[in-house]
Amino acid sequence: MTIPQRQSSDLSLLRMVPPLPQQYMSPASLPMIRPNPAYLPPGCLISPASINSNFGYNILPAHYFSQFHQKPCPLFPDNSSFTNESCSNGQSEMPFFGFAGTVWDSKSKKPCNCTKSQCLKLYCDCFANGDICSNCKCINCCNNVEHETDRFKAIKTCLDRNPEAFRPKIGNGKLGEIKGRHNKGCNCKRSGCLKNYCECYEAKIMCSSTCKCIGCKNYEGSPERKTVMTTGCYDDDTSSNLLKHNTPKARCKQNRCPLACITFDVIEATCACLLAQAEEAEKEGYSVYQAEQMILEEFGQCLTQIVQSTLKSGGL
DNA sequence: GAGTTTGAAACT
DNA sequence: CAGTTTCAAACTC
Repeated sequence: MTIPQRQSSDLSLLRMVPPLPQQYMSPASLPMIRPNPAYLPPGCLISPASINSNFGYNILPAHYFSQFHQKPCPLFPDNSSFTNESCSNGQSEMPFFGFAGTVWDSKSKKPCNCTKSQCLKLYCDCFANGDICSNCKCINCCNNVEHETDRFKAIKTCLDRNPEAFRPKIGNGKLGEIKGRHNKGCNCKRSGCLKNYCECYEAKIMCSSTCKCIGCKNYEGSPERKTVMTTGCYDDDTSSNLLKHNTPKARCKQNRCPLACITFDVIEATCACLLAQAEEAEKEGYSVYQAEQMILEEFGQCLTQIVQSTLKSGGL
């Protein structure tokens, strides 16, 4: 498939968006570089990457800020430095993360029972969801207003380890994510992905090619899944488990699933072809109907090429 | 409600 | 980065 060169156009639907920055570090010798808030993922805000420095930023889920600040604070003070005055409401010694005593909506949250993590690790659902503990049964909890410093450090540690740590696990429409799909994929081995141990199953979605699970039964057309959906129970007969190698990827190949050959590159190339057709139609001044026809024909050709190239490579 | 199983997160 | 340990939720009895 040849990818046509994009021409300038005012077609706005298929505009490419710049990659989303996750963390910005600027060396002391360089001028401060501000992340452009316009490129942030939806619902995310920017914070300084270090408590005691002005250098670098982290992106945090907005709900952290909603907890920390009753009043919205400006992302960047005019002088580019993060001062207590600039953001806190006077209750915090932290430049950006002072709790504002937000009242927790206890109805929407399941209480945790953490005993050893102090609710400051991702083991804790409250912490992982960006919530403070309230009405929980946890022991030695530090995920609260009284321990805001520890909490901030814990958040930063998590973000240092994984900048995506507080992103929703299920794709929510971010560029490159697929809605209703676990972004990281599960790693289940014994549950058949049909128990709540499985993050995919718990989220009521099917496992995908990103999962590394073994013996997966959480896929479209799975008889076990149908049974679970109708009866609500899953009888795991491990002795007759003939699907030890039933991973989503392997199944994809066995079932000749189109996902096996439709990679992101293929999708990108297809979109480029369709876009070129749209631009051509626009340039020639064709009607909407004619443009649609051209695009559909192009799409058909793309599909044909995908199938042919996959057949050649033995993928199907 | 105590004990077991499970898989994600954290650690080495 | 793979293997191991820790952890808390899900599950079973």
